[in-house]
Amino acid sequence: MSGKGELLRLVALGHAESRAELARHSGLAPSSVSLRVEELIEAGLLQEEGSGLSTGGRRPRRLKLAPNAGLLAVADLGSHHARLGLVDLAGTPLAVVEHPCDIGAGAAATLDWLAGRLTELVAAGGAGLPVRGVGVGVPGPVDPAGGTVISPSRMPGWNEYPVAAHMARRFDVPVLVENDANLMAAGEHLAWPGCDNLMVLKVGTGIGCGIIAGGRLHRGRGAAGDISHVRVRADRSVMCSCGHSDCLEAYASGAALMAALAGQGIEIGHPADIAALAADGVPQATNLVRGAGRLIGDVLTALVNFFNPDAVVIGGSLSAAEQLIAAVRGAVYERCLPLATRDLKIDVTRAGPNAAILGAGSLLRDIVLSGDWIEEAAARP
Amino acid sequence: MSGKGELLRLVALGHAESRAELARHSGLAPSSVSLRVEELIEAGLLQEEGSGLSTGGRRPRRLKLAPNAGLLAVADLGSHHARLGLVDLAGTPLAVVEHPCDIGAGAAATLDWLAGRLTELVAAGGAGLPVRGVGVGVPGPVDPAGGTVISPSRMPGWNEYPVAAHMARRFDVPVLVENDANLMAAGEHLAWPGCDNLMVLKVGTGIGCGIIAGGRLHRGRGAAGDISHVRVRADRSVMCSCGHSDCLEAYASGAALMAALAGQGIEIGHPADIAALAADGVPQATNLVRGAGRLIGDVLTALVNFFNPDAVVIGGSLSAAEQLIAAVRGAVYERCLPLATRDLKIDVTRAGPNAAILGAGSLLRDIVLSGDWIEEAAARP
DNA sequence: CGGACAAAGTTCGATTCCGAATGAAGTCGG
DNA sequence: CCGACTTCATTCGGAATCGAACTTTGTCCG
Repeated sequence: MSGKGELLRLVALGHAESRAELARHSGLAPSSVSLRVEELIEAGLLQEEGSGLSTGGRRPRRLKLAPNAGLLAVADLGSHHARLGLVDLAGTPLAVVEHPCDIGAGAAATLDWLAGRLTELVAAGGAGLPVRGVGVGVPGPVDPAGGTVISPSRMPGWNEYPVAAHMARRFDVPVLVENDANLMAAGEHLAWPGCDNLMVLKVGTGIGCGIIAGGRLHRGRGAAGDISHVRVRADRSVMCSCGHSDCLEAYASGAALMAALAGQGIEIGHPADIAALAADGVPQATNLVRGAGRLIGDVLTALVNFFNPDAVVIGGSLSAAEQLIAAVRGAVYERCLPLATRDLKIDVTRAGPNAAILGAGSLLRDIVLSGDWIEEAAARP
Repeated sequence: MSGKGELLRLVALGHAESRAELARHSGLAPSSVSLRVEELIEAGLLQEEGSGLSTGGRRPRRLKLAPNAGLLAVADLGSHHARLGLVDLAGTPLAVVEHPCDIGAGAAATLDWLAGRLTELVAAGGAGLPVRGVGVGVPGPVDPAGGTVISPSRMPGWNEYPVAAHMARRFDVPVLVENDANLMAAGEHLAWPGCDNLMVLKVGTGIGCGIIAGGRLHRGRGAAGDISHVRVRADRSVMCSCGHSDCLEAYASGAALMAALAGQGIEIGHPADIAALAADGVPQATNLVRGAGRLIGDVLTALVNFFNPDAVVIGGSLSAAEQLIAAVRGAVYERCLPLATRDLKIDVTRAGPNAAILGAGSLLRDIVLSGDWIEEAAARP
């Protein structure tokens, strides 16, 4: 009856590779596992692949997800770029492409465009496999219940737009809509085994933060992880677009650093260039980057004491600047409680630029594999 | 076979009062529920109590936990007081007493003393019922795995002491050891239905914070919720016992306010007296309390943006000072993002002084009702 | 090389669990 | 006051699940 999705999930997550492991991790009897695995193989969702290594007895017959079980189509929308990916149910990216994309064109237009690109991608790299789910990351707060964007400062014309419903109309599969930093956090979570409490910072044009608490994404009321409008100690006073003064974002975001560099006669086109300049040892850049790291670190001290994570992970285009990481480390280690920094890891992204794609795949898989199409598929010949 | 604990839990939590409701909430078939409820009644753990109100059909036969199912003995240790409670498996406190208690006497001596008082309490108010679990709250960080206290600044001689093991030796039942603010958070969580993301502040001699994230207690690596050593913006510089300057605790804790009052010639014995003075309109007290609230609120702004809770709950002896609550509200509502403060509640404790007792009962119940003594008890005549 | 041992997977009888049908108890409207 | 309708709880046959014993396939060691 039920429970087949759970077995698929265990295999997909890499938690089990044999019937015996499935039995151990799922709590089901070995006999039941055998039966259900048989059905899943019949249905073409699982597949046997040789045998594993013996641990003193008979070798396990390794199981893996059948490649034709289906795919997930996911996208990470940025302010000016969109990164699209095709992911299999195991979470492995099959194809990733990047397009320029103007999110300011409005929700409906952008989503229609996105649906078109995703369809192309599936046609090109999907090998005719069925799409089981669609995921969209957006650079703004998301109402987790309705799949709508709420009060997005970077996304004019998107407020309250039913993103999930729009995409569901185009694809007729489960749709995940999530904040981009949250997707990134979910992606990093995969890369930090054993770390079930994470803070994942995205330092690019803006500053975002995704939170993993107790192994699960923490959404709060939908806006959790906003650290860009925390007040910082500054010697001068700068207004932020949010209406308050001295927000972190106004000093330490890529946008702020670009403006500061421009004030010193250095014009660049993208926040990533700042990291490049800093790597080249351009004094103005290293100085700014170090200052930004210091400010971010100061803000983090309070949050680290409060949240007590296993690791603080820093991604986004500015994470390539070593001086920034070093400055964050310095501030946190100096000012936090020893109990909070003991064993605390502060490091740059492990999942890399695909973090959000991987995270979307991971979250979407949990949705898709708990759906009831599995039972139906297993019932058919 | 299994699942009886789950049924008991649903009844104990008040989520189900009839067999039909149990079936709905547990996902089991009505027939299975009937059988198992029968066994639980046989075993004396459940009990029928008249019938409930009809909703258009046959009246449900109301179920409740049998009074003789057992009790939980819990204690909340403070620096100078210990509050002990007897709680039934439904979470209702049957008896609460307070003793003076010097935690500085050392772990073993204090715990032996505590075990004695708990035994007395059970003998006096326990009606001969079996104790199913013991819970202890301590004013310091707790390693959730081992049930040991770690690096407790207020508890000399307790470092690494195996509190859980000590109490288990005395009572031979499951033992819960937890930080006092965490217990308080668990207690408040019961009083804030629908709020699964809570920050619960305890403002007394010190400042602590318990966190409910996604409906569960967030422990982090064991030290989560420490907000007392966040740096605040101050016009002067004060050293804190932690070795840094300008910690929140050094300005806004009951201890700091008492010291400040003493400096103005007002000697009091307990932080609760500050709230009393403030209620009386003593200018020095109201001024200090308002300043403390402002500082706490400033610290909270960052945390509220980050964590995005449903509610911020303020307890502890200083929560009786209305000026403090008002100042916290003012700071948070003024400086936080609208998205974070929209629908955010900032209020004083609903669970009152027994919050920690109730919380300990709640957490302990989950442990006790997942134990296997239930199956054994149901197997016996 | 052969036998003791270990682990993976399967078979099969016994048990548990589900679910539709049934009975029980009660509300509502005419 | 009676019949249609709701909801709660139980009965009972059939299906799913378990678990112990067993087979298969391997390692390890004398």
